[in-house]
Amino acid sequence: MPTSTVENYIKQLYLLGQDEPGQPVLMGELARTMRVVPGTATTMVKAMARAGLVRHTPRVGARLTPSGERFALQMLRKHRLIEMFLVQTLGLDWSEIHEEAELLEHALSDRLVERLDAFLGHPRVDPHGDPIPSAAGRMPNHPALPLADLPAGTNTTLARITRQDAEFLRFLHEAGLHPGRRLKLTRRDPVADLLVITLADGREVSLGSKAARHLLVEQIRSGNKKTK
Amino acid sequence: MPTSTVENYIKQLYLLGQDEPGQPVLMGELARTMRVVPGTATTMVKAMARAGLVRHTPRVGARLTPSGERFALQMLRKHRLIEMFLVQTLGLDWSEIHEEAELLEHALSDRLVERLDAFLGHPRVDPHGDPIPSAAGRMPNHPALPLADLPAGTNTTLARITRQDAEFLRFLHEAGLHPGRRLKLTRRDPVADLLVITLADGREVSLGSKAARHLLVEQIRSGNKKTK
DNA sequence: TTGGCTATTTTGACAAGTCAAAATGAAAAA
DNA sequence: TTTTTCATTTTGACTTGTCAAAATAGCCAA
Repeated sequence: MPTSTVENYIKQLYLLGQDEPGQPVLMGELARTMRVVPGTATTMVKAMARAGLVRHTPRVGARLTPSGERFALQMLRKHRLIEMFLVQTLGLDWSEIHEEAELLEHALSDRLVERLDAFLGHPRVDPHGDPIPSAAGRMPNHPALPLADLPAGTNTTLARITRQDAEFLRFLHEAGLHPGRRLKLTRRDPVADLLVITLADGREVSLGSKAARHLLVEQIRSGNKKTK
Repeated sequence: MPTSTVENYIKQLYLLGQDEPGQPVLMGELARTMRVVPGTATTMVKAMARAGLVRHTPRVGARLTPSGERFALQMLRKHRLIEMFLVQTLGLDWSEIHEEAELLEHALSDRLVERLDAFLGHPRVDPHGDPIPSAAGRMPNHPALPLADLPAGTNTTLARITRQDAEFLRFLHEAGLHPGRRLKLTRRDPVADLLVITLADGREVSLGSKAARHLLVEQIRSGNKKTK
């Protein structure tokens, strides 16, 4: 069984691999997100390759093997169910649960995840809107679009936030932006690189497009066009 | 902050120290319960002494310092609240929760323990009947007597089980013996070293005195004597 | 007082993860 | 083609927790 350090590398490798599907993950990237020096990332990846969790092409990058991927999904399942528990059951603020879940996920046995899942009523997404992999190890696909790609005037529902850092989440929390929230993209200003959204209660929030890229909204309903 | 290995040593030192209050804990004992060779226990205790957690008298034994003791109580608080959660909330069998709690206790932040405590309704004892230290670090004292010390004919309530091993707990579970259970000590046979108890539903259970020493009962009510 | 027994401590070695700093390779620039 | 640059890999060292096995210290008995 992998140590909890290895578990973290696996998870990170999976997450980074999602950014550009098909592309190997660079050692530099991995080292940065794991907050270690590049040499350490190389060493760990080589060890993990020996254990059959990744395939490593020297000077190119690494990809999870199928067994590594199964493992990653199991970790993500634990992580996200724990986040759900922290928010729903213990009533923590959803912008400050990531670190706690990060610790707990390594201590949660397989038996306990399933109990927790049942207790929570088999949720499909976590408090950030991230999908929860199934016990069988499948990642559900809830199609969602970056807010940044929508035309001005669109009414939609915030579905998912794809950035976990506490600072960003605190900002969203204070702005009242959480998954499930109805909102309207009222204005886009390409020159100023600005998006303005309006909430149901009339509050306005302005965002740069880089930030807006991390807010995903539901695809289904389009704007308020009444034409066919 | 101590590593989780050190946390385990501290907790064990506290528990062993309770057995004979005042006496230093022997390295041999510590090594046995931590399942390491004696040399490892010595090494760890010396490191912990450097960190101010224990006082170590070479070739005699070790005692927790006040700060070590505070730490131990905090660990015990986490452990016991987690056990409570596993039984009460996730519905696990109380005879198989110890190992899970053993893992989780190191991953539960101070902030989360208090949330968990509130969620559980500030329980005073865990599922084994062990008292839960307060957030301030005080160990409540629920006086209880070993079943083994009672005279035959006593009616009483099972309050606490002071052995954590799964095998013993499974036996009790199957016999229907859990904290809160009313029972009567129907017979004592000193020659055969046997105690027989009868449950409210008529079930009978026989125990050796060594096992009965780990069953504590409430002190208050004495037998069925009607005399003054 | 001298052995001898037994628990404890020391010593040397090892695995996991990490860093600092030097070596290397591949691609871009000259 | 030769340099230069920059990411990656190697190397050597360090920390934590562990074991095996040798050294040591008390204490009890002869």
